[in-house]
Amino acid sequence: MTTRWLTPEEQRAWRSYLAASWLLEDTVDRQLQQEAGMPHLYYSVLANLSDAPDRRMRMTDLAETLKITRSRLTYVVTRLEKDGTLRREGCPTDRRGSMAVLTDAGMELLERTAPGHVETVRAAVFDHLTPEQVNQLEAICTRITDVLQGDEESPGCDGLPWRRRSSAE
Amino acid sequence: MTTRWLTPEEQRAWRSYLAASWLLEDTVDRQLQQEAGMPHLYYSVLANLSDAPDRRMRMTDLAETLKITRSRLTYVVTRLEKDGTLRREGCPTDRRGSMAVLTDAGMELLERTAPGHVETVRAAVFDHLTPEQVNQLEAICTRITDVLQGDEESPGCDGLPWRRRSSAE
DNA sequence: AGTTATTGTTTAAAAGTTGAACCAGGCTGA
DNA sequence: TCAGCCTGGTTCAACTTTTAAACAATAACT
Repeated sequence: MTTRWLTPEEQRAWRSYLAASWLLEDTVDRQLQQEAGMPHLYYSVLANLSDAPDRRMRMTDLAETLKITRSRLTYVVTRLEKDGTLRREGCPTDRRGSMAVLTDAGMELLERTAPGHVETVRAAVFDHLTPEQVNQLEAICTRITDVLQGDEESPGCDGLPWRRRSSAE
Repeated sequence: MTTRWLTPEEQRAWRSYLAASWLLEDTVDRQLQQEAGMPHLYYSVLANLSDAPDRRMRMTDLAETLKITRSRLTYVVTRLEKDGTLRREGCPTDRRGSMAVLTDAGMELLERTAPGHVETVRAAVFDHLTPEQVNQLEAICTRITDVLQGDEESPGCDGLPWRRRSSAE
């Protein structure tokens, strides 16, 4: 079968997307590094904890929502623990498990830096989009996320074989 | 001034965006690593060269379009040169400069791997979006890119002070 | 000529990433 | 119950990437 190349519109969209996403990630990373002393991923760990019930999460769940390996998460959490923004606690119901718990210091850091972070995101993105565009963006990104997570079971689809193999294979 | 938090719509959009962009970058990286033996950034260097007139570009221009530091680009190009996919040539008009030139091997690699890459992008993104959504995506991302690049000179704007200082300061 | 700015590389240190190995605790079934 | 397998999480060592500062060469301006 011959390759189905991207149409000119698709090409433009893809290029725009790449430029925007790299630039944006860079901007956010830089701002958080500046004001919170940590890159985006680390901040996201704390942010996720602050949303979770009781401000705590199982390592595996955290890794899953952040879409990173457990190994990588261990590395990140170790540093955050050293920083004092979170601590580990054993899991009461499963003695193998451990939970990452946001400390008061971590919560304070979030409260202190969230405004700047939000302001960055606003200045970079939302202040320049119409309400319709905000909704469009959400619809598009949700679709992509669903596809990549395999919440997609259309039988005709070949699947994305290069996705991280979960355990089989 | 009190913080202008994100509206619920904006929050949803932002979260969707983050999930999609991380997942997508991961997917593309993994696929290219698999089939082209290099991560996305490296591939982009080659792709940019292949589009450029005479398949060559100044290092600084390349760094600029890829939005990375020259230092980082040097590292990347050194590896690609070792791989044989590109070579360096001195710049005729500016004896300080050097140009990255795509080799035949590099071109072959692109031709060999482009179909798989396109297929990945299609399967992850474009096969699931309507033509309107494709245009919406482009409009949104172009807007963001323009803003972050400062093609934006509205005088009332505070600017984004954490952008990489180009040379002043 | 004498600054000053750019271009691109080098270097050393720090940071991040990976995958395999590993331990401990759960789970299942004879 | 206990052997065998699965899971959660960490450790380790190798490797890759990233950063920032310093540098050499050349351009450009005054």
